[in-house]
Amino acid sequence: MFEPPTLKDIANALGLSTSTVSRALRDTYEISAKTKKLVFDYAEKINYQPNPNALSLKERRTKSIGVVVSEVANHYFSQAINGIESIAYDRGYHVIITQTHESYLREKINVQHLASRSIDGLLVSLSAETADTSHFNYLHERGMPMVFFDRVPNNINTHKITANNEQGAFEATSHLIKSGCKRIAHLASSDHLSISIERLRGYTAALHQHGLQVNPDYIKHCPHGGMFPEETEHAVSELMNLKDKPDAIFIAGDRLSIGCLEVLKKLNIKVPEQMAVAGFSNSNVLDLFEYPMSSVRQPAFEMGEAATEMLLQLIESKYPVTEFKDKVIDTELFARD
Amino acid sequence: MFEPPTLKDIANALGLSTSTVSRALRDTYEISAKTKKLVFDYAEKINYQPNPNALSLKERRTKSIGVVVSEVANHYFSQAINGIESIAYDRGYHVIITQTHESYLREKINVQHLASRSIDGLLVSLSAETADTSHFNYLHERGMPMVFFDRVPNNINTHKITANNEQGAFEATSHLIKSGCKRIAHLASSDHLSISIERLRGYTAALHQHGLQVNPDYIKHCPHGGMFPEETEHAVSELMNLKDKPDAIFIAGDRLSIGCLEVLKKLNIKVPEQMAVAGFSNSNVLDLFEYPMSSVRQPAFEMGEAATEMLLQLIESKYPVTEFKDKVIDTELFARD
DNA sequence: TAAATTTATGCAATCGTTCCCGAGAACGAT
DNA sequence: ATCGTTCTCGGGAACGATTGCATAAATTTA
Repeated sequence: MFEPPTLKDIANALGLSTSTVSRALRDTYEISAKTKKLVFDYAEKINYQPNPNALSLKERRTKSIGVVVSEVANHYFSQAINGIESIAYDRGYHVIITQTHESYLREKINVQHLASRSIDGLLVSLSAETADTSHFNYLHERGMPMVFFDRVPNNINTHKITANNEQGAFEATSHLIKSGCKRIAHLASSDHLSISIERLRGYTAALHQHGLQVNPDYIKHCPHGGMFPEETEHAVSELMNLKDKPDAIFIAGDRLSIGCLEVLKKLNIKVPEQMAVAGFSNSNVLDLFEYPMSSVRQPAFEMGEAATEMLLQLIESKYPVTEFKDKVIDTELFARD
Repeated sequence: MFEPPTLKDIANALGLSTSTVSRALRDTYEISAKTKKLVFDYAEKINYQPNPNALSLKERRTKSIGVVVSEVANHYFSQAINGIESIAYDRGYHVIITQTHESYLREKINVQHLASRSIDGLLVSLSAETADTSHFNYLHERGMPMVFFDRVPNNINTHKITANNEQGAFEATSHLIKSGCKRIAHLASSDHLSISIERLRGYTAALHQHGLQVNPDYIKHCPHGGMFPEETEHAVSELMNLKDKPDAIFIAGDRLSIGCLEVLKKLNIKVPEQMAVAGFSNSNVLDLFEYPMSSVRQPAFEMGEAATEMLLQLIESKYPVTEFKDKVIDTELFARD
C-alpha cells in the first residue's frame, strides 16, 4: 500500500544508474553539477526519503536508542525522557521508550525486544523487582553500549548517573525533625534498589545526627514500588497499627507519595496535623494541596540529558571505552510547612 | 562492537547453506527432522535472533507503529499508551512514542520522522496548535494506515475514536449548576481542536437547559492547551478581573486543570468556597485534595486499545479499507462536593 | 597525433534475510 | 535399465542503499 520512492525509481526516471543518484544526493565531488541539480530537483519533487532499514542493514547501526523505565506516568521519568529526547533528536537519534511497570519479567522481555530490534544503545533505570541483572550483563559483555540512570546496578561496569539520594533523604528527614517530628517512619521501594539503599542511608544518618533512634518497625519496603495499591495500603496500615505511631513519614518516591497520601486520606488521617509527610517526588501537583508536602526534587531533565550524552559518547566512540563515569547530581529540597 | 550472529554464521558452522538454515528455523516442511534439530540446537546455543532490519527490508514492513501524542506526562495519554502497548505487544508490534508538546512544528517533524522510519501505521492525537493537517493528508493519500484518537481531524477519512466529550462536558457543567453555581466560566484548549468544540457544545447545552445565559467573557481558550503556564495564568486572571466574577470554572483538560488550580492558589482563591471547579482529567492525584474537584474521566486505556485494534486491522487488511468507523466512548463523571 | 590525465558515470559486491528454482539422491514402478 | 516422484538441500536473485573499481568520454599534455 504505502510504497515510498527508492533510488531506483529516481534512476529509472532520469536514465541514470542508482550509484550516480546515490552519489548525487550525497553531494560527492565526482558528480557533475548539472546531474546533481537534475537529481536533487527530482528527489525533492517526489519527496524522496532514503529507506532507513536498507541504511541500517548497510551501516550496521540503527541510529536509535532504547529506553527502559518503570512508567512514563511517573513525573520523574517523563521529565527524564524529555531530557533524553532533547539530546537524542539533536544528534539525529530516535528514541524507543519501553515501560517495565516495575516488573522484572517485563523488563527482561523489553530488553530482549530492544536488543533484537538492533538498537545502538540502551538507557536504563531498573525495575523495582529486578534483583538479577544478567539480561543486561549478557548484552554488556557482547559490547552493547548502555548507561544506567536513577536506579543503577552495582555489578555492571559502565557509565552511571544518579541523584544524590543520600543527601536528599538526609535533608528531607532533617526537615521533618526540625519541624518537630520525633517518630519518623520511612516508606521505601524494594530493598535491593540502589535508590532505596541510598535513601535509607540518608534517613538513618539524619536520625542519628539529631540523636534519634532508628526503629526498624518504622521502615517499610514495598517490593513493587507501590505499583499495586494494596502494597502501599498494607505498609501504611502497619505503621498506623503500631502502638507507638509515627508522627511523620519520609517517603522514597513519587508513586509511593501519592499512594501514601491516598491511604492516609482513606484512613482519615489529616496531613500534616496528624501526620507530617515529606519525600522524593517530581510532581508539581503536590504543591496544590492546602498544606503542600515538602519534596525532594531530582533534576530529572538534566539527568536524562547527561545519560544520553554519555550513551552517545559510548556509541560513537572509535575505540572501546574502559573508563566509566559515575555522575552524581545534587537534589533540591522544596521545604513547605 | 555488538555483532549478533547471522544465518551465515550458522550455515558455515554447520556446513549448510543459508537457505537451508533459514528454512529449518522457520520449520518448513522441506527440511529433514534431523537437520532441523541440528540447526535449532545450534541457533539456541548461540542465541540467534534474526536481524529485524534485513527482515523489514525484505518483507517491506517493520512490525512497528508510531504514536503521536502531546505529552506522556499527561495522565490521559500515559493511560492510553498503556492500552496501546497492551494490544500492540500481544500482536507482535513495537510501539514508537513521540511527543509534540502541543507544537505544530514538532508534530510535523515527528510524523515526518516516523514515516521515514517506515513504520507500518500511525496512531495520532493532534497537537493543540495543529490547524493544518496536510502532513497527515499527504501520508494518508499515499496509503499509510492511520487512526486518530481523542483529538481528531474532520477532513481525513479513516478510523477515529473519541470520548463522548459533549456528554462529559454537559454532565460536569450540570453538576456545577446543581451545586448552586450560577456564573460558570469555561477554560478551554485551543479553539479548533475537536475536543474543544465538543466540550464547549456540552457546556453551552448544559447552561441552556438550566436556563442560564452563555456569557462570551466567561469562555477562555488557551491556544497551547496550557503548555505554557503564562497562558493559563493570563486566562484565569482575565476571568478574575471581570466585574461580574464567575463562581465556577469548567475546565476542558488535564493540564489546564492543574494549571488553573495553581493560578487560583497563587491568587489565594479558595477552592471550592470561592470558586467551584470541575473538568476533564484522568489524574487520580486530584482526589487527594481536601475538597477534591469533580472530574470527567475518559476511558483512556480502552481508547488506546480500541485505536490499536483498528489500526492493526487497517495494516493487516488484504484489501484497501473504505468503510471507516467513528467510535465514541462514554465518559464517566466522578462527582465530589 | 598519440598518450596521459581528468571527469563523469556504471557495474557489481555488500549488508542479512527470504524464496523461487533447480539439482541430486533415493525409491518404487514399469 | 529407465523414468517419474518425492524428499532434501543449495544457488542465486531480490529488498534499498553505499562504495571500490572499472570504463568511457572529454580534456590536457607531450
